[in-house]
Amino acid sequence: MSTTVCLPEATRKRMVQLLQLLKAWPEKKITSAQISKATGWKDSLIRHDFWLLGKNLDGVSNGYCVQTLTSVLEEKICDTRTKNCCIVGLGRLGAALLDQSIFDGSGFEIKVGFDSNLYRVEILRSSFPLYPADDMPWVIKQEKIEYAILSVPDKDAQKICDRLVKTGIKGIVNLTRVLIKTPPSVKVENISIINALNLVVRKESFD
Amino acid sequence: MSTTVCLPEATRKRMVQLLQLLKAWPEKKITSAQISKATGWKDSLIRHDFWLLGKNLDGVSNGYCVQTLTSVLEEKICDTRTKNCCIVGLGRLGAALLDQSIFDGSGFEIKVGFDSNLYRVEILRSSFPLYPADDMPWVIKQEKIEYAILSVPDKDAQKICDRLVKTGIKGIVNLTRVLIKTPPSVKVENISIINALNLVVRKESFD
DNA sequence: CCATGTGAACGCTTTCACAGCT
DNA sequence: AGCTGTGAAAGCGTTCACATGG
Repeated sequence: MSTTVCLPEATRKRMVQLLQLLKAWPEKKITSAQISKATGWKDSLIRHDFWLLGKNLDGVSNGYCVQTLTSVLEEKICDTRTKNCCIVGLGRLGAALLDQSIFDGSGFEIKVGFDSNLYRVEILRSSFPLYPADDMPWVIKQEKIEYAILSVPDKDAQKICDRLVKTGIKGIVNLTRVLIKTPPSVKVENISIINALNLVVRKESFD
Repeated sequence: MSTTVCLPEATRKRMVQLLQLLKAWPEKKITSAQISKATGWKDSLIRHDFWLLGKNLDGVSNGYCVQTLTSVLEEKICDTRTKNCCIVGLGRLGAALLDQSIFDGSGFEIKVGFDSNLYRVEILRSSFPLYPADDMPWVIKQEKIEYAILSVPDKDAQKICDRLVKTGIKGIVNLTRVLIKTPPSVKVENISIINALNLVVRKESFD
């Protein structure tokens, strides 16, 4: 092993999840077999992932040291700085996210919320300032916001997304039902509940 | 082509998304190039996916008929019956989902909510009945609930998940941060916002 | 000419098998 | 023996190239 320029996407996704598992792991050491049991991933896959990390984890015959593993993962896959976020669209779902405790310990901090509906902006109680959507450009710059959570009505998703992209945001978590398009420089994760429901439906299961 | 027993998972995921796109498509016909533009998937991939569907879509040189395509997809990938769901965990996030309009037109219907906190069960306003978590077994049976949306606190996720599995539920959409384990017969989709945020973070982007 | 249908080629992911260390 | 580290092999998913039909 030596100079992996960049981790494969599949591995990255697993390592992000694994970090959550490690944070809650009660013991000092963990083996690939234990991780396998907890996640469902094959133990060989986990070892292979670790190998791709490049770093020597010196886990031989003892399992891995949770401490070491955590810090290697953080270094390799996360940006450990606190990352500023905003919530765009304060309908029922968006408003429910106006609660820093959801994000505690995650490395993400919600700084502000936006909504095009001025009434909502004024009426909603929140521990962060709320602004009209038109203020996005300057607020996002001033507050150094890097990521956005998009929870506007489906029909506005692409339009608002385009405006977000213009502000120079780095990534968007899309909670709407529609697929949004961004330039390659802005990464998107779509997490629509409806979509997820459709994916757990198993065609086989007819009565 | 002939007897594909079952669609590859990757194709299935795309087809579920595509169905959303088709529902909002303004014209009678659609080409693979148009789908590509709207979704970002390669046009050849889309044609290949359709080929895997087995059915003859006779789109040659004209693009596909949205109508036909939709019904083939529905037949192949969805269960078109209305599917009953419940929300388990009525904290800020779960409570925000107590709103059928979020699910309108999706084929899913929220029937009931559950929470272990009796106070919440009594105090929350909702268009569906709310029950204490202990009532899950009989309510889920009686209401013929097939799928659950899990939005309990992270620390209770696995415990409540196990209880859900026991009721005979078919699939779970997991909104908590932790990975939950189920027997292979119960499908899970994890859609954690924190996880999604971590995935849009691009390590490259250091100042 | 246009857009699809098709299968081969390519590349990424996972699994396997086993050497090596404790 | 137990568990990791490593590379080869197998398995999937995506892209390509092009024949085919309107």
